[in-house]
Amino acid sequence: MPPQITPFFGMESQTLYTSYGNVIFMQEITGLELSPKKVEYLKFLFKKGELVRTTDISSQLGVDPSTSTKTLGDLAESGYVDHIPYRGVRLTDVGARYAEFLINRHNILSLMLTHYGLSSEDACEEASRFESFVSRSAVDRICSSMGHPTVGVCGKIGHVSCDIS
Amino acid sequence: MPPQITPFFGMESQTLYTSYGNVIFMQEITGLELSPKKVEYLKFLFKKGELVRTTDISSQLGVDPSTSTKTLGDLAESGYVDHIPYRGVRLTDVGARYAEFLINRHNILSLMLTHYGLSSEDACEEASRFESFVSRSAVDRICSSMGHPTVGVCGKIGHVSCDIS
DNA sequence: AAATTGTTTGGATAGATACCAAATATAAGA
DNA sequence: TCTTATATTTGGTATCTATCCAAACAATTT
Repeated sequence: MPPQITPFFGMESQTLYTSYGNVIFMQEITGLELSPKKVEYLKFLFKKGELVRTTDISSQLGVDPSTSTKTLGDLAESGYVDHIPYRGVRLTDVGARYAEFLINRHNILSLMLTHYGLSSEDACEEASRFESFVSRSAVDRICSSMGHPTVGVCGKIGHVSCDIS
Repeated sequence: MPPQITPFFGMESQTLYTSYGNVIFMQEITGLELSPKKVEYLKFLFKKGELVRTTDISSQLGVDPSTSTKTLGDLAESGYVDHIPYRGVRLTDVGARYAEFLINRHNILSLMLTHYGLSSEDACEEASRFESFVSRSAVDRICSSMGHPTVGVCGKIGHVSCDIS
């Protein structure tokens, strides 16, 4: 088994540090590191806060508990969550920070869509479908171009994760 | 082997008719019927026009020829292209119409992004990443909200495929 | 302690995408 | 035409994501 990769954030919130054994890598987060479903997991976990049970997640995301166990295992391996078997999962610091970005991204993109006549519901649904493929830099630019709105149609928008302020 | 599904367009271009044996289904096209890579294939084929060789496609899309042969097989099975073995592929009528929608979608989305300060190149790249997950109805609304622009940053925008005119 | 409920593991499947090596077809050169 | 070169396809395999089911296992409740 290779040394565990453990991502963590640096002072600048758009940078992610990763340790591999005793070597440290610094990398920009692109916003494209997680698959659509994993993005859903992280957003859900953040909204719940605290220790979340497998069944909570599986029922909320409409999948079998065994599916969520597996996915949570992946997220744990990547350092986004801590998994206490038979107890539940909790976001790590990195996971929570990353989830904040994910939620902001969702909120910014859905807000953007309402500017083109989509209803809040449609905008939200639409954004959920494609958001995982929108880069952080694009989101930053959209956000800044909209004047860093603090309220979206799907919730509040924070700006800790923004490049440009 | 089940009877071949053959999609074709009706008079209203946002509707797709599908025959299965002697039964005919009418279905709205959602814009979500093709995977990202298949969208690339169709857009490329449309831009080339005429019979396109497997190697053209594979070199352009940066994949092994065997990969493009397989993907083209899928597209042929779904009725978007005609494949003449060892000769090349050509879009069917349905494929060409669908590809027009795909190209419009790309152009509308990338144009939209430039309104938020993204460069043409970035907008194009960004749109390419997420466009497959944006529904036709959303594109229609964005298009109409932008006043049905005829020129985008990635090429001309037609409106045959638009719901609202 | 036994039964119920919640969780995990193992196995299997499916779709998307990809490559390689081998077989086959077409085209070009001699 | 025969041979060689090039293009294409086939078959096999792989990875990643996502899923489910059944069985094993842990925790909780009665």
